[in-house]
Amino acid sequence: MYKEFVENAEQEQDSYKGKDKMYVAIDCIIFGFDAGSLKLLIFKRRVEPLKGEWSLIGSFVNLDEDVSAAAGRVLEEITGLKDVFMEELKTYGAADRDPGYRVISIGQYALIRLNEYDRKLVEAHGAVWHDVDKLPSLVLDHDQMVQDALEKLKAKARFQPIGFELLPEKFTIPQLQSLYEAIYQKELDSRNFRKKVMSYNVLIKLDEKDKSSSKRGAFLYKFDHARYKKLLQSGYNFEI
Amino acid sequence: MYKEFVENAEQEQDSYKGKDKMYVAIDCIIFGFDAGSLKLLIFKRRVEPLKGEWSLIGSFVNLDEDVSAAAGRVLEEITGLKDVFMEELKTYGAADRDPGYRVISIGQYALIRLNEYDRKLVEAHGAVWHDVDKLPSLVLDHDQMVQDALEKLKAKARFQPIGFELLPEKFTIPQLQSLYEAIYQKELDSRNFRKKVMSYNVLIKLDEKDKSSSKRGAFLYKFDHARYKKLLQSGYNFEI
DNA sequence: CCAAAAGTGTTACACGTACACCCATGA
DNA sequence: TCATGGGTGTACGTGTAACACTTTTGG
Repeated sequence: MYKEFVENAEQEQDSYKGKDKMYVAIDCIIFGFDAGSLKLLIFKRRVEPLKGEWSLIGSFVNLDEDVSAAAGRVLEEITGLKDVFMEELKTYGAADRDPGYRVISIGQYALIRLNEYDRKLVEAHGAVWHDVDKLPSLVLDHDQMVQDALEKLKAKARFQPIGFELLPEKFTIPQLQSLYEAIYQKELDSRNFRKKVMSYNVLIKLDEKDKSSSKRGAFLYKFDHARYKKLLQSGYNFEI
Repeated sequence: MYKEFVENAEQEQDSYKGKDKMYVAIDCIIFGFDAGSLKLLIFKRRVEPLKGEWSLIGSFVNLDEDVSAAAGRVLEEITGLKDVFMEELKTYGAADRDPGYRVISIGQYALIRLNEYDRKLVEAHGAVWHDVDKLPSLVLDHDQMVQDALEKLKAKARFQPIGFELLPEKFTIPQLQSLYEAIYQKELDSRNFRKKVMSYNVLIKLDEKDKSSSKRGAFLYKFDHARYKKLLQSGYNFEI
């Protein structure tokens, strides 16, 4: 029945007549983690409008493209990475948010591993990693987007093991702790932290050590995704 | 600098040239609560396309209208209520979600008090309240929207006192418990529930009783918004 | 041998959970 | 008087938070 109707209509349906079309964009809030602090990938605009201003990286959504696909496309264009943790943040839909023409933007935040992305690509786009606690101000409502993304990250990391998306595949417990300290902006007790993390049984201890930050070295671990999925089924809940 | 640029451009900026415009809609997932069960406001479409099918209530967003304002407008048109709890759920942005033309929709969920809305308005729109656990299937991706909204409600009600938005201003503890049981789909122990709720000190006990569901009657309470705000400042967290 | 980070246990307290009985009242 | 829902207290176990010392090893 719907099909018939659509076929009768030419290109756009009658019921859409008189309705307004607008641009739909996505903006990426891309987080990384290194040396004890959270980083954000931003770039300095090289063309008008707003040339020279700091901005998130975004794009318009094409007519035949899923909104999430647009976000994935931009992320890959700039970092070379596919299959990265990426999720919708929220819609920025104020009528006057873009002074040029009506554009709504869907913020998408991503967590990537700083040891995996394509440095040349990033450089080629004029993008740079910036500490989140020393950010310059960004164009339009991008500051708000970053603020919102940080809050979401803080809230979400507590109950879902998304923090691991920011660490290399192999990481040490002190690294993990330092990450959570950066996200929560709060120091944690190392004994309690280790005890709690270990209690979830989702870390695989490796035989290697990372000696980059101490003489003694710290054991490396991997996150056990399979096990985590299984545990989820049997209704357990992760909380750090 | 941005301004200059905009003024040079005519109506639409050069940098937007060749980009696609599309329709932006909002769909409202409107919850109510009564007689121990969660209700959803849906309506049967009276015009093509999809005439006769069950659907959420939505609207296109106008060019000069904030996305959230569009949601507020629709909610008021159909229920007569302003200043209701309403929040973005997420964006539904699949390229083929609407077979007519490209339309992205931003799901917005609202919680309203069933004793306050305008019954005549709702009727006039052909909308009806339906138990969420016996819903007919809805058009397009609206089933998914409802599913997502239910999950969000479940997750959010636990840490933020949004449940109260679904009850009359004055409510009894058994009513409150019954609401949480409907949200969590799980029976709760009345002694523990009462103890916990009371421990937050955000309920004001009134001198009235509600005798509608027992001979003895249950004391009525009001939620103390001011107190809740104050407590939030001093970093406490609500959890039920 | 020493500086610097990794790793380990115990105790006190708060909180969650399980559980059963009396109270008030209208019919 | 009795059926029905409202309201209360306790005991136990689990989890959280506070806290300090030993181990390892490269320089």
